[in-house]
Amino acid sequence: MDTNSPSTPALRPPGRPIGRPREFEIEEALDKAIVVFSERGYHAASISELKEAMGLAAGSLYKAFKDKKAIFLASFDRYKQVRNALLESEIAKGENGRDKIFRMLRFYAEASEGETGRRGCLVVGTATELAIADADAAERVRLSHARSEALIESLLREGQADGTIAAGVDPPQTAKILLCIMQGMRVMGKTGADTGHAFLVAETAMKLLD
Amino acid sequence: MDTNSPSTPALRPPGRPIGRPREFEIEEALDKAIVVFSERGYHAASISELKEAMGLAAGSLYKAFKDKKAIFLASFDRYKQVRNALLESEIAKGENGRDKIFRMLRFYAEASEGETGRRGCLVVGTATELAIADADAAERVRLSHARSEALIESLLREGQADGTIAAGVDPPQTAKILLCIMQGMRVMGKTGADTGHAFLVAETAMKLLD
DNA sequence: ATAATTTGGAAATGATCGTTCCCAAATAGG
DNA sequence: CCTATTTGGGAACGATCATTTCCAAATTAT
Repeated sequence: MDTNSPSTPALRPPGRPIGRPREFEIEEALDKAIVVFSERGYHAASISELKEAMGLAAGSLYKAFKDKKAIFLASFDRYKQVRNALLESEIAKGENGRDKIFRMLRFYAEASEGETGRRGCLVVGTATELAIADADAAERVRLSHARSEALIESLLREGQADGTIAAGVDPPQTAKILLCIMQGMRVMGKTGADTGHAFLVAETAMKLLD
Repeated sequence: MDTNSPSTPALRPPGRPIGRPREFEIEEALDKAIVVFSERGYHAASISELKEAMGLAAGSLYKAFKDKKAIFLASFDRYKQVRNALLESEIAKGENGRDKIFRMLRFYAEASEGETGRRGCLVVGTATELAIADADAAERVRLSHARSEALIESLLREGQADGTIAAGVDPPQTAKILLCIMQGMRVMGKTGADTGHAFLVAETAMKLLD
């Protein structure tokens, strides 16, 4: 006997919200916005450009997001989520601490080459363009850097524990310079002259683990 | 006997140009513009802001410079000139190749700390904000990077020649990563949390010379 | 069915942007 | 002294910006 008959349909899922349903996926739209913000930066990315890239009218945009800054912050958060997921799955393939560090460096090197390199990193772009003027943006950049630094540090300790990284290496200090190198690769990638440049940097950086 | 008497005054200095003389020093005005462009970036720096910072009216600005982009490029060139002069005089104090490399790293570390760190580097800002959209800006960034890389490489060779840098160090490869570190320091400096951070990075980087 | 609510889409809005124009002031040449 | 030229300064201009408004369409709830 089915007690939840048509008499109590209000307790079904959270149910579909009332009103006309949204005709686009927010995350798909944000993925398009990420490209625009990465290539053009925050200020040069106009609502017109975002509209066209995201395939939305102004009305729809402003019903989904409070204002331009909200679109940007949502794009930033989505960017971090996607990139972090990719990075973590790459690191997970590593066999030991040293290998994991190398995979992380290679991950950034690959992103710094070719078209994605020219497109740029949203974190680096936000740091340089918005950190000084917008507290919310600055806080997101700080959090991103802090988490990366903590991740690197833990991988360094893992490497020291499994014997693949020299005991003399100072994890906090080395984590700082490795993060610095990854950010630097993204800057160099914006005008990336020669291909393979970033991979050479990644390999050379491994010297810091000896 | 003075043949260039008042009869041929046209051969005196290049002489003062005709018309009302300019009442401000272009280089002083550019120094103010550099601060605005560094802090705000190209697009967020409005002509109104530049006018106020440079102490000029719109008319005067546009008589001295073709357009906003020309103000920016002149600021960039001035920035490079001033910073390069400071860097070279710092490097000149070095006693050997290794010491010169360390002084260069310290020079970037100092610029990455505190208020100048938060203000940011005009080269890094130009790379991230303009390189993809403006060929002139991109070319200047590429030239700046190429010259820095060449300078570092020559210092590395100097250090190998005087015995302060290990012979096993690969100058081109190590120059690339050191430049990468310097650019990265400037990115980290934008949200610079803890002071001294950049100096620790500079010291750790010296490990790459062993 | 009807009301309530939310979205899609395009037109309208006010602000600000970069740039030009205009006139008075300052200089050089004749 | 007069003309030509250049700058200083501010008003004026058209374009574009981010945002709002308005109406038809789509959905849920009653």
